[in-house]
Amino acid sequence: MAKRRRVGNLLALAILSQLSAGPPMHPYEIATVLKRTGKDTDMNIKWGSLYTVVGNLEKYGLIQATTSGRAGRRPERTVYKITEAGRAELRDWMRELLAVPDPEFPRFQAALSEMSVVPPDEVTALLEQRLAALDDDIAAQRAALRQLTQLPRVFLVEAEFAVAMRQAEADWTRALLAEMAAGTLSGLDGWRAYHETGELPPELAEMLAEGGLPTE
Amino acid sequence: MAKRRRVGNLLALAILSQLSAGPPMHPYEIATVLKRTGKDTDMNIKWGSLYTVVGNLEKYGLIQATTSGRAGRRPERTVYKITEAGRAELRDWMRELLAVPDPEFPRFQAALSEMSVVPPDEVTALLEQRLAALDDDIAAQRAALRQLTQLPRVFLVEAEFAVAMRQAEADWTRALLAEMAAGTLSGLDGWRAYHETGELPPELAEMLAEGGLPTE
DNA sequence: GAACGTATATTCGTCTGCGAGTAATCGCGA
DNA sequence: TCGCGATTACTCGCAGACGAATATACGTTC
Repeated sequence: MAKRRRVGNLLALAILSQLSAGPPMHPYEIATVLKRTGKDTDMNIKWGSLYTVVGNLEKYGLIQATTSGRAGRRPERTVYKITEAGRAELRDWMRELLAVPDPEFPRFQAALSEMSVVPPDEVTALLEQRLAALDDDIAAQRAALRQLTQLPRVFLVEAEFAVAMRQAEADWTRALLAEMAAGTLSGLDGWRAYHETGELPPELAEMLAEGGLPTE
Repeated sequence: MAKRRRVGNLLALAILSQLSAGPPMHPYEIATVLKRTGKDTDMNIKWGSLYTVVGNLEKYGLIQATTSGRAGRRPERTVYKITEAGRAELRDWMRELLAVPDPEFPRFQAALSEMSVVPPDEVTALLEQRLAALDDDIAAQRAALRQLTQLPRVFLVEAEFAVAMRQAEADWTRALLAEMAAGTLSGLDGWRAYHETGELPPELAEMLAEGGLPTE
């Protein structure tokens, strides 16, 4: 379903989008604009990939070098504009990204799935740290959003989304901690015993041997 | 803060964890166990990386080849066990993953931040598709979880987390759609006008020129 | 006008991720 | 017992990501 993109790096999406909405630019200028408009906080951009990605976009005909001039005494710069193929790719890519939920694998989820290698009381302490950091983070993001109330919210949805997801993560973590504290999380005793004795209680070992959550 | 890992691929975490809790194994066997216990649904494992990652783990002394024997008529297999350094790395890595919230950049967030290149009514349609897919997904995951109620929940937290995050995403999307339908999302008119006339309303253009959400 | 820090603009080399391919063995059916 | 598809187990080569380095111009201060 999700077709393989010729250029899959999301930096390419930002570049196409910028060149689609604005005038032709040279790579460094694009980078500057993306930084100024804060796009780099939404997509983990590695600027080291800039010229590789631009090169690939050109290779596949999604952008095109126009003039290669110099301004002032500066070294030569290649200015790119988007092509028709590029616009088509941008449209198609955006449709896919918006309409098709992608399986995400947050690193925290991986950590949770290996959680039992750490003793439960230590996990509690670590999760409390995480929770504090999350709360700080959320407060900071909320404060930043409040600074921007003069901007139309259409341009803030991605930031609002980020906060909402953080908040959901914090809420879930808090609930987990509560269950661990209250002892309502089944299997906790076996987990603790395993770390105290080095041995897994036999009925647990058996269950795990057959294992398997065949989700999705 | 988050130190660079010698072996950063999360597949390495799963391997270390498996070798830490169980007996020495050869790579393919590890892969089989990880699949059976469903770890591969928690961390986007690419099996093509298996031998590369195992090789790297060995290179840095986190695991160690023990016997290199053959069973039956099968070709030779190298069996690995975890080293002390490997255990230390596993512990340290787990602590970091649990305690430090990592900045995640879901692709959907990137899409939202470029949303305005697509006309608003189309975005609405696309988001409705996404929402339907999300709801199906959630229902399927919930059903899968219900099949596993005999398992201690300690081994299901990662799946519960995944559902919770999906649910949060769905809720947020639903709320956004409602705001777009009700017209309470500021900037929507300018967005629509832009796609109808090809021109950005001047007051919007101005705002964007100075741009910048300097979040985090 | 010398010196120094900063912004501009790009190149390079390494490393690793990963898909596709390979080859041997197993097991099942006819 | 002869295929033949599935499973087991692993190899390889390439593309591309990215960190670090480079180089030049510009502005500012003394």
